[in-house]
Amino acid sequence: MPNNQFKKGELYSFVTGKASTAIARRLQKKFNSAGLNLTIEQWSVLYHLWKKEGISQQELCNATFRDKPSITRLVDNLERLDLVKRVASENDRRINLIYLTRQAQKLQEQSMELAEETLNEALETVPADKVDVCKEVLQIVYDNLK
Amino acid sequence: MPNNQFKKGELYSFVTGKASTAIARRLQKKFNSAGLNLTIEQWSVLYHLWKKEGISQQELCNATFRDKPSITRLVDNLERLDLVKRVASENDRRINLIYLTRQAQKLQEQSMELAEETLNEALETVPADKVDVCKEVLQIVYDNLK
DNA sequence: TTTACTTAGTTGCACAAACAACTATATGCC
DNA sequence: GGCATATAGTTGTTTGTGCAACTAAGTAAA
Repeated sequence: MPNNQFKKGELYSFVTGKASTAIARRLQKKFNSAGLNLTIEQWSVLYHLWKKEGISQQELCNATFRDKPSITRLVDNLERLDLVKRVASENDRRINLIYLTRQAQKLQEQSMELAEETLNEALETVPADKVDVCKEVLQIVYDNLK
Repeated sequence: MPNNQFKKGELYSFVTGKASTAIARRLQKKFNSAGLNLTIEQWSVLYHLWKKEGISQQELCNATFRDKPSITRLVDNLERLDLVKRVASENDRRINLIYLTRQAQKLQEQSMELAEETLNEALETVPADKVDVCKEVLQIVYDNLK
């Protein structure tokens, strides 16, 4: 009976991701208060583009763990907000390379600060070594299921 | 600098809840394969009703960490699937008490087994004491932000 | 080079979430 | 009793997700 230490109440939280839901909601509120007209999902796409832009939608799918239609629509909305641009690849005309606009570049610093602030609030009073264990477990869970 | 052990890449996973997304997706696939015509969100409502039925929609909001419109529509859909029934409270006519149908009672055992199975797959190779730490940290995060 | 297959992206549909605005009922205070 | 306020639930709108079906473009093999 491997790892069957889940009494009923605990099972629920794991499946529904109450903790990450709470984090995302708190961060969304911070975005709204700061006047950033940006959803968490849109931010998560920009997040990867800030690390490396000019990647394809398929690469964004892999990076953000979303399917292709989800990325199509997130890029649609980001394009409407004038935060990214689709540029057809010259080598392979099936591919859209996604680039940041200047406006999106300006959002990076502020939004990342709010994200770090949110995590600090979330992890207040949690000792660093326990945070490390938690990160490690969540990574394994992801690797086991992806 | 409290808990600022978040390098960029790790920040992302925490905010987006990649692990819990992976768990929910895996469980949804198991539901589908088993012919259970049920979303994870619907299951999460039934989950609380299996523990105690005849509670109000507001109590379901608190239990499932959702807002009132979300619960209204989940109950709408569960009612359409003939899994729950709204019964007006006699004491307070604003309140709907939610009861399970016989059909919903029959779903409990099978779906809970699939949920436990999913968690066992997720936590395969993770030592029990690390799982405990992880659960503890996620609970604190939730309490810090809710 | 024509046919089959694969890959990148889009569209349609059903379901869900968050917010604001709304209705109906209950409660508390004068 | 009558008015203000609070609570329970619903509805409308925008955004996002997952699946299936689709188009366009590239690849490989006969």
